[in-house]
Amino acid sequence: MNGRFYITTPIYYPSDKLHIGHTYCTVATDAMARYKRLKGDEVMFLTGTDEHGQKIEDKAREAGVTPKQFVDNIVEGPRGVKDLWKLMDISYDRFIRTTDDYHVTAIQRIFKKMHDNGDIYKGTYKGKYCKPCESFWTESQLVDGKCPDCGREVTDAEEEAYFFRLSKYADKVQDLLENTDFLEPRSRVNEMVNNFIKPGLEDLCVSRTSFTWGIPVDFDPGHVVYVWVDALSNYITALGYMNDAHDDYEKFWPADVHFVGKEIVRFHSIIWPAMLMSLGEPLPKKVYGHGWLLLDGGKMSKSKGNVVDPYILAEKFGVDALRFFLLRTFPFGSDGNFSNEALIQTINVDLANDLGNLVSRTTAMVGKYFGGALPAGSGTWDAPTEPDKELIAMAGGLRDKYEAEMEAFQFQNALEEVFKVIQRANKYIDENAPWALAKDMDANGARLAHVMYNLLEATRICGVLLTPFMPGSMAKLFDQIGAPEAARTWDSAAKWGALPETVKPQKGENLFPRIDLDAAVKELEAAAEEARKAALPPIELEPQSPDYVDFDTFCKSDFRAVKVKACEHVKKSEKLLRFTLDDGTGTDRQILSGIAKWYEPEALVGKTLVAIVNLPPRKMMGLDSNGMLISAVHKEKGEEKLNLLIVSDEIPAGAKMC
RNA sequence: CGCGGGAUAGAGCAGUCUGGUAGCUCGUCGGGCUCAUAACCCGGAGGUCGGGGGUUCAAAUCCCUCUCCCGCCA
Repeated sequence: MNGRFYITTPIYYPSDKLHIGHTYCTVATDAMARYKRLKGDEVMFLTGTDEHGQKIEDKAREAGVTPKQFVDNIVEGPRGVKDLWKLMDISYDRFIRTTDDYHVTAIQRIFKKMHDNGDIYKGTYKGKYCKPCESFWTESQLVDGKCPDCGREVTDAEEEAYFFRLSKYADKVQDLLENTDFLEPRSRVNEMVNNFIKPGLEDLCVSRTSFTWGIPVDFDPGHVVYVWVDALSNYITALGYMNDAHDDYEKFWPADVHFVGKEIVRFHSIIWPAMLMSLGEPLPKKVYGHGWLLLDGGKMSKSKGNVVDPYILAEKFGVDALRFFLLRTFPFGSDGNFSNEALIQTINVDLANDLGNLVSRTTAMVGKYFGGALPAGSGTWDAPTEPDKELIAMAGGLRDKYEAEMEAFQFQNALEEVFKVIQRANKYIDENAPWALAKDMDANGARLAHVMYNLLEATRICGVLLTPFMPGSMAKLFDQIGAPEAARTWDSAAKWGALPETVKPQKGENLFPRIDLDAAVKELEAAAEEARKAALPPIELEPQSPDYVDFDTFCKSDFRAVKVKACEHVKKSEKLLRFTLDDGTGTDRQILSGIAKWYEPEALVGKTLVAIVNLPPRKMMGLDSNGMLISAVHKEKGEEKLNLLIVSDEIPAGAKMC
């Protein structure tokens, strides 16, 4: 019966402190890992950080430290990643950092192996290059002809790079997605196949020469391994694949499930299987793409200033309460709306009123009526009443229902089942009115003892099943109801009567104190506002390019004064304005510009602007754009600001800038 | 016809794959209880399941269509 279970979170990108979304995924993984351990499986729970790449190199430079120092601080430093997981009671078995020596070595070997078997080849990359992002893109990656990362213009460029023959595996991957339950929830399959496989999978660029903060390709200096091979392989290098730091690959691979956010489903369901096929290694059994926590119906983002800090919540309301809320409230596969009100309400209703209060009233009564220990014989009753039967049946059947939901990663349903029993137990108290029985202990003492026993027993079973979600609190709960170790096990959760008849509960501190909703929400909002203000830099500027541009290249850019003849919103686009411009040639020039957020089109008519006119035409939203209007951009208090270069109207249309 | 997700009681959601009395939490109204964390238990009100059309004995659920919202889309 006992097996092995290997589960992973994504490795997070430590360019910033982690937020509630990362916490959500990690807590879910932790609950799953603890559940499997409870069942007796040998579990490997892996998490970690993905520490290479351009962005971290940039951030480190800004901060004036080395990239390694930068990530060390975020990962190991105060209130960093590891601190957060410690606070959240995350029971990971292994933590991988992609800067770990063994990982670096293994990646070089993996890269070499794929190169040697012909799946990685060196190509001349004739692609589109985004200078600000220093990134290459394929034609099909472009978004309306622009850089998919930053949305700016790209130019034709060539660079030597290594490619992975992803195309070779397209059919096998499509088959994997469509004809197996590899990727769940099922709805994500259509997304992947329609968006990425059917249009044709292109070979994947897997090395870069434009930055250095990465794992060097050891047989070709100058190249560093790009994120795909580096990051995805963590799931096997952490087990010791192609390295000597660990020796668990045979034992735990293939993984039972990778939990991932929906934004990276693509990498895990297409690229990762293809890589493993290339390496000739078994595929993970399942990839589960969970939803996002939304705030006010929208995505959390730094620029909106609405990132929820798990530290504040956990410290304020308790780690277990936060863990519980995240998994109880949101269906794991779909997006969920996070709110402080929902958090507090869930804590109050489920944990304080229903569960905490149940423990409190039960233990109090045993103390009051029996002096702290139930008498022998409390476990059985000759003529069970309907409520007796119902409670016992529900609690007795709970583990199976719970197990079915947990195996499908439906945490919210599993918890729902547990709380049905808790509610039934509260009702059971009313039905039996112990306070009435207690008035005549001679006549009703035995019955009262049995009622108490049933309550403690139902509570115990719920406690066992809640342990993966709230390990700390359930340990306290067991202490309070007097459950010995043997009555805290998975087996005991399916066995009514595991609690000794002469159990001695101890009424203790409130497991889950009620929270004053209005006051707490106000405090949280005040704290969030303060944090937001403190975090915003007054003015942010794009760093200046360290590289020289040669004079000829510069001269090729043809900047001209242009006069706005007409300007209007592009239908269905929030950002685009369509300009009809006089460029001095006598023929109108059309340029599309994503500046609708900053300008009313009417206000620009008649203005004299600057445009580069010899960029190749690009289609955006089905319309041609012939050039790009020049703007000055910066960030103020985290908000992007943009100002078109509006020049003197004395300048004639078509005048060249030089 | 850009891709995807969504629209169910005042609020937040489940149910939709596998048609068959529309359910949960909060709020609200009324009742019960007094062991307990002003908690617990029972009951009521409140929904033409976004609009329209179709299939069917039967549609929140399947099909078509329209509208609106959200994410990605310079």
